[in-house]
Amino acid sequence: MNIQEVHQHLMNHDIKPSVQRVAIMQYLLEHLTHPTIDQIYTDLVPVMPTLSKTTVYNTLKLFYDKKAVIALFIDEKNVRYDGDTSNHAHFRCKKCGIVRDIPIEKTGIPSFKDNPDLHLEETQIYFLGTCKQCM
Amino acid sequence: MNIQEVHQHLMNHDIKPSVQRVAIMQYLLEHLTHPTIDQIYTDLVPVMPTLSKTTVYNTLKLFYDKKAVIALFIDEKNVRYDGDTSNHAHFRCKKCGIVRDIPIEKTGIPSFKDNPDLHLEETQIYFLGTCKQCM
DNA sequence: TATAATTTTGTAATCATTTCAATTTTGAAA
DNA sequence: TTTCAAAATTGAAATGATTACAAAATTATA
Repeated sequence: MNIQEVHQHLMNHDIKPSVQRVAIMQYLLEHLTHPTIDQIYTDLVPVMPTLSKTTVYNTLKLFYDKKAVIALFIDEKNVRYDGDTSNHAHFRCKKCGIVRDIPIEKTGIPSFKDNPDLHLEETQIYFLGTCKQCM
Repeated sequence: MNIQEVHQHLMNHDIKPSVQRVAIMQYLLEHLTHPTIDQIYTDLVPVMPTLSKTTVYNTLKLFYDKKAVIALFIDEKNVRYDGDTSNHAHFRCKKCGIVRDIPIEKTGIPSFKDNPDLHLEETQIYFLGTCKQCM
C-alpha cells in the first residue's frame, strides 16, 4: 500500500495523518506478524532515525482508540498489534511464542445477544497451544 | 470449601500441597473475582504475614502450568486468575475495568477441528466494551 | 537423626509502559 | 510571508508488574 493510500486509510479512521503515523500504519499493514511496540520501533528507527519510542506508544494507542488496529493481549509480556481489523482469531504457541491468524467461520463466533446491559465493542478469541514445529 | 477439600483439589491437579498453596487456592476458589497477583497478596498477607509476593507469583505459575487455574490476559496491565476452570468467557468494561463471567453455550465456542498442525490447549474468549453502570 | 530435595522468602534486577515538560511541527489567521 | 496557537513529537525520568537469584526455612527420605 503506497503512502497516499495509507494517508487516506488514516483519514477514513478519523486520524490526522503525520509522517510518523503514516509510517507506522504502513508498517502495520505490510507486516501482519502481530508485532510488539518494540518490534515496530526497532524496524522503523533505521529508516526514520528521529522516531521516538514514545511516539510509537502514543500512535498505537490512538490507532486502537480509533479502531484502526486490533490490540492483542494474547501475550502476557507485551501487547501486540494487528493492522488487519477483519474478524479473525489468533493462535499463540506457548513454546516458541509465534502468533498466527485463525480464520473464524461466522457461525463460530460466540454471540452476545443475551446481554442487553453490556455494550459490546470488540471480541477477542485466543487459542493457546503448541505449533507443529514445537511438537 | 474447607482445607481438606482444597488439599485434595491440589492433589487432583498433581500439585504438592503446602500451607501457602492451600491458602492461595482456597482464596481463588472463594473469590471468583478474577484477582490480580497483587490483590491476592494484599488480601492474604493480613492472615499470613510471612507470605512473600514472589511465592504468590511462583504458586500461580505452578497452578497455571498444572491447569488448576485459568490465566486471563484480558487486561494489558496485569494478569488475572480464575479458580473456575470450567468453560466460560469473560467481559471487561473498558471504563471501570471490571471483569465479569459470561456463560458460553457449547455451540457458541469456535472449533479448532480444521487445524491438525496445531495442538490446542486452551481457548480464551474476551468481550470488551462498556458495562451498564458506565454507560 | 542426618541429609537431600523442595519450597519459601526478600532483595535486586529487568523490562514494558507511562508521565511529563520541552521542543518541534503544523495550520490558521493576519 | 509572518505570527501565533494548537497539536504532535521527543527524550528523560518515573512507575509498576514480573523475574532472577541466592539464602533461609521446610519437608521428605534414608
